[in-house]
Amino acid sequence: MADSNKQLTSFFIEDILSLKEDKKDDDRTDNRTDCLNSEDNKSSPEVTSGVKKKRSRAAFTHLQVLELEKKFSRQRYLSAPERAHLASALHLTETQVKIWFQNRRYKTKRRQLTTENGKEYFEKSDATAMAVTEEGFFRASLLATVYNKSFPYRPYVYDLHGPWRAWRPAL
DNA sequence: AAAGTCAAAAAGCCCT
DNA sequence: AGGGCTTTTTGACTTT
Repeated sequence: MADSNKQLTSFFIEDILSLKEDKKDDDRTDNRTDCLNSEDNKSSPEVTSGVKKKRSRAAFTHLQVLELEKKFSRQRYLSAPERAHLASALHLTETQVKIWFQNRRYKTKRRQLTTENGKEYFEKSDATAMAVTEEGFFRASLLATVYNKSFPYRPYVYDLHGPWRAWRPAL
């Protein structure tokens, strides 16, 4: 609950990339601010003034997601301090980061299960399967995101060689 | 522009 | 307090 009034908005991609973009991200960021700030004030989602508070779903910026993914590719779990650091670096609340990692972990797991159930698609070594399902997914999806038509920003100059490589079981 | 679809953020539940 | 897992609810994107 230390994350009550955090500023979530000033994280424009344009700011970081020094690029002016069209409508989309403006809307998005506006929404996010709204929701999170107002939501955090109430302890209960409803009543408080008779009117039901609508839950809101933050839409993280591409950069935020990218950074989260980057971190996740190396660590599936974050310690409290790590989380705090990442949260403030990305201008997100710790809760958001925590939940994001939870969701992300489970997403990965489900994806894995789905793949396995669907077929012994990867009959090879676990390592290979992991490499394909996980890392491959990251790179493919992220690159797709980055280079996608719906995301006409300049490509990030992320070190696609560094962080992406190491898939540590961790723990 | 409305309807439909889908991915994902967040809430809820139980467990440790 | 945080995790896994499920469910709900939303935002964004696609299709009509």
